[in-house]
Amino acid sequence: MTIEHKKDFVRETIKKDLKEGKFNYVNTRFPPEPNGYLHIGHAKAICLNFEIAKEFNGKCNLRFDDTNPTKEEQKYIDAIKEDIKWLGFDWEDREYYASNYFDKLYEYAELLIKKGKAYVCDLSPEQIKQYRGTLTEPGVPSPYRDRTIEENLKLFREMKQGLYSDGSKVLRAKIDMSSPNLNLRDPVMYRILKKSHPRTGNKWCIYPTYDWAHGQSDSIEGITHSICTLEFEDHRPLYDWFIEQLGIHHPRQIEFARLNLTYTVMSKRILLELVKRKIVKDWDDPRMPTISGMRRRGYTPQAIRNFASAIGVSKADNTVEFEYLEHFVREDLNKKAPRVMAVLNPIKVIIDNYPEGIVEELEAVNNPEDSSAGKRKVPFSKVIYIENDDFMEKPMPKFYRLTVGSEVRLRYAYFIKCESVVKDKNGNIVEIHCTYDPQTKGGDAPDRRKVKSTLHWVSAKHAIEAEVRLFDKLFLTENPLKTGEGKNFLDNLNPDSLKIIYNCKLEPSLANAKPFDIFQFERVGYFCVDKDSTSEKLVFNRTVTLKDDWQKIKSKLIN
RNA sequence: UGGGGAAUAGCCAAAUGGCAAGGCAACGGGUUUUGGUCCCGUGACUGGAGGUUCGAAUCCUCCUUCCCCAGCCA
Repeated sequence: MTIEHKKDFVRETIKKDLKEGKFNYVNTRFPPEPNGYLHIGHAKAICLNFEIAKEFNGKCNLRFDDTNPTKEEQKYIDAIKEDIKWLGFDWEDREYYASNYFDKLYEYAELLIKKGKAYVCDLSPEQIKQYRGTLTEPGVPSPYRDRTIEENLKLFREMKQGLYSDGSKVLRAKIDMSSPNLNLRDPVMYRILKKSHPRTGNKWCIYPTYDWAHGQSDSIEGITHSICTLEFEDHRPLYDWFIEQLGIHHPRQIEFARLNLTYTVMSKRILLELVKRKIVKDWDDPRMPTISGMRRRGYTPQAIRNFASAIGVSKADNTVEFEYLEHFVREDLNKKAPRVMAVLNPIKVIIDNYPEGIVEELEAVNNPEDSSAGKRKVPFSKVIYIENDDFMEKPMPKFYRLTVGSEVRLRYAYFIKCESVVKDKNGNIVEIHCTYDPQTKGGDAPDRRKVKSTLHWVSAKHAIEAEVRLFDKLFLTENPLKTGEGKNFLDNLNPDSLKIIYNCKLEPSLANAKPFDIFQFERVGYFCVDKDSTSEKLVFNRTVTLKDDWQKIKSKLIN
């Protein structure tokens, strides 16, 4: 069997390693820090790591990088696991934690001390910063740099025992204070943090830094390819140094460019801030670029995976258009979502020549893209609702929906012709009066006359009501982080990112819709049932609109 | 003005010295009981300047621009 590999520099590198015998198996890993929810950028990394493992007949581990108990929480661990599973990936029994390796890491640290390659430093954080030098000036060695091995060992053990206060001492690697690579200027390996850890409780009061823990964790797990983002490229010499000093398994690190999306922020820090400031309801607010937000919004795992695959992977900084993601959402939903009729902004239509008290059950196709989806009946009667936008008293050019004197088709029902409108005392249209042609039942005219458009509708008597939440971009600008002097991303928020409409009229077949069910509201968009929805009060989220040429034509006419 | 990366169409991205893939967007047209879907068509001399070569996006030289690094964050 030949495996067809996608061509990108990561896969090419792995293929080469296998061919040259650098490794004879592939083991990747996805290493999230449980300090927030996963977002679409993580999805890119998840897809990359799990799919590569699969393609090369290898494994992908899940490992939580839980080295900083001041920021990490169990609830994030739970959410991360749920999101990865939902995306469709399986780490089987390989659920690991950097904290699993705390003993081993401690042992390694003592080993480095004994080799004279690490020392306990009493400098304050501010002093360490000063001694480090700058981008253009070399650093200055710490006065504690030449402590004896015995003293270092004693001090480090005392740190572990809790004899010193937070911040008073650290363990540092002894590398090169004048290295042009700042990461090699005696980086901190351990800090004192008298803080309980979600997994190790109060066992430790010293915690390894990411730079110290990460590479060794990969090594311990026998990872062959440590795929990470570009900003770690200049940490690689440090990771190599640790591994070489320790003489342990040496994974190959491959760096790729992280995903940026227009109109969205991908920083967990800022996402947390949006949650804390209650700008969004929570991490799973459908406007959030989080995986859980997208799930709640109605995006499918397949759409996200197709997107991740389509954007590819490279080392060039990139900002993908948000519309590209939406394209894959529509593409997947077009195949899967049952069609229904729902009127978001209803206006009443009375069919004057239709008999009072009669109800017809008309046949409607559930999904023209999927014949196995079958058909259903939709009730029709004298009074119906249509979309407010589908009527114009003074039609603009190219408007070929309903207007006084025009004839349109009601989907699956009849041709109707508008005769007149009734207005209230403020001049607002409250009723549209039409006549129908009984010959056109089902939507075709026996005389083959054509009609310029087809409208969706809901029988007034049979309509069920729902709340519908219309989401729009959270930010107004393509790069929300790019702001003028004295401003920040909050100034770029879209005040209209959520519009709620309450009296939408839905066809009765929707009465039993359950949370996360997805539908296409014909001619409007894709919608899914929100988790707030109950049988008494249905709540829908707009996942994404349908592509809308009429909007384009309209905006061109206006400009 | 230290170190590490990156430059191919509006966006993403192929190409591995041999006539510059593909997707999205945009634009034009066809089909259509969703102004949806679907189908057809339209766009590049590869950041710049030199050089090597029969031949360069690919190799060499110089230049320009952008991104990352001075946490006891990851």
